[in-house]
Amino acid sequence: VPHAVFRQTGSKSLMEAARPYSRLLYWLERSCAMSSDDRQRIAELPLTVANFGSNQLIAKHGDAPSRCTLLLSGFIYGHKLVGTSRRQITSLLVPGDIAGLQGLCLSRLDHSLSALGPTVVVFFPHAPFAAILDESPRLSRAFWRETFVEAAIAREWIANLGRREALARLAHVICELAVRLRVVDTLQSFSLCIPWTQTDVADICGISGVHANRVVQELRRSRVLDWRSSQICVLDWKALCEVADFSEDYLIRAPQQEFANSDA
Amino acid sequence: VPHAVFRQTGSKSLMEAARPYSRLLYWLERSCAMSSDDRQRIAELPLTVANFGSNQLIAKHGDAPSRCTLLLSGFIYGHKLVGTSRRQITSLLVPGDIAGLQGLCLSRLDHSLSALGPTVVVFFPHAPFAAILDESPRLSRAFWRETFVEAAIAREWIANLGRREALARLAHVICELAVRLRVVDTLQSFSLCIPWTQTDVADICGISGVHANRVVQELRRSRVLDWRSSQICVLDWKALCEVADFSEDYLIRAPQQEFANSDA
DNA sequence: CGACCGATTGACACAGCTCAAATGAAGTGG
DNA sequence: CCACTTCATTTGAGCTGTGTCAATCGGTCG
Repeated sequence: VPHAVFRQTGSKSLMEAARPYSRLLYWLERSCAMSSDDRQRIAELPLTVANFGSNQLIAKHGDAPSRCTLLLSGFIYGHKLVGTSRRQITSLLVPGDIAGLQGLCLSRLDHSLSALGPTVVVFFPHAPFAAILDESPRLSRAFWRETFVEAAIAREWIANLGRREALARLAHVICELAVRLRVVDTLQSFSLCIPWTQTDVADICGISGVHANRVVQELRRSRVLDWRSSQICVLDWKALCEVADFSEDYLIRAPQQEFANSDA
Repeated sequence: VPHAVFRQTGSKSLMEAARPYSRLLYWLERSCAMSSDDRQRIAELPLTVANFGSNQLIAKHGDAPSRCTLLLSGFIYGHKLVGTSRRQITSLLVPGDIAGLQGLCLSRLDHSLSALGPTVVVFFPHAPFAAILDESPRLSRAFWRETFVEAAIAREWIANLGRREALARLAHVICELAVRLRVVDTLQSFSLCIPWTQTDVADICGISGVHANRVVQELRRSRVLDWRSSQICVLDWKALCEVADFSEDYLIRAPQQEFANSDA
């Protein structure tokens, strides 16, 4: 990954300031071939680092946010309220994911975003970012692709909620997270740390809190994984995938090649 | 293989040929302020009209399609197979919707697309279309926005499947379609025609076919609507929305204005 | 220590599933 | 014009996954 020029806009510590830029650039280098011009422009985006605590609201349904959010560490969940009080979690963001691109194209947010546990994010304002995208079809395409990946995940969630029973649903969510967090091991076992409660799990899987507990226990009992709330140790990846009916196809980001090397 | 394919170059068959272009242009005019340049380029896209019959496969999971699909009439449904044989419908397209934009950015399709009933579509190839988008930030943004609308719908489906019971789920799907098809009346009652079977309905709502039937009967019994398979007459829109816990917020396409008038 | 929150348990109710069979509508071929 | 097939709808019966309610337990923190 080539290096880039970092310019800091109104930030103090070098360490703190460099990290968000490099993360964003890393993301982009991975996603598309940037020109040095692109790199320069991105580096000039004014970034704002922010921390959020558990269940803190980051953006609310109905808002018209003026900035995008790059998740540096922790997790963000998207959620909607159904009826008067039933929460459904509609998406999970892992470090490196970007939220709020929607705001570039639509005026109002259709769902809320909150921090699952303590998180660190970087905000960057829509206006200059939109200008950059308008100048660079490559970058534009890279972010658009991100939207499609998110959509593919949403579709899998639909299938998960519609056609799998609770045990498989939860297993599937864990499989997905393991792959998205890149912690899947060639060995059968590995662990991941997700700061959620069983109530959160319930709202992801579309089940009740009580039943979430039963399902967690079933997964423990069958020795597929070890679960201590936020610390999850997958004991048998193969078996977990089996239970989940999981295939990682839908998470593959392979870009369409035909046009990748030919912009105007 | 489509029932009938006929390719048009320029202005061949008048009646038939004029329609797809005007539909695509109509869509675009509604979506963004096009330059006459944009308009000209779009008009030069080679279009292919095709017909599909009920449940005919249009694109398959794993394919790498090289063209986009504008739905002229009829309905298309996106679906995934869960386990060995359980189908879940993950999306519905109504006339005017575009499928396969995904292929501009990702190499492989994560879901399949089929015709719900008899449909007429227009295919247009990715390559020249991508070139047009790269030249026009406005157009690019308009289609990106479409992706976000689709994503918002997917999120609502997630909430629908996760947190509503069967009766409300089906009611919600009908409300959504009524709004997307723009057939909602200022009066309380109106009708819409959707060529689906109760099995299709079941696979949309994530329930069994038998239960779909019971739910349909319940909606009939409570005089909220009249259901004759494909002909659905909404007798009491207000009551239907009530049952469905429906709000059309998530379908609103209002574009972000700030950048709409300022490309490079 | 008390308050609170999350995890856990048990009892019971119910939504929705499966299996199986009957009915109805539409099309096909003799 | 009538058997025959096929497919969608409908119905009933019993079973199971999941929800609800309510209580308990265990940790954490002020």
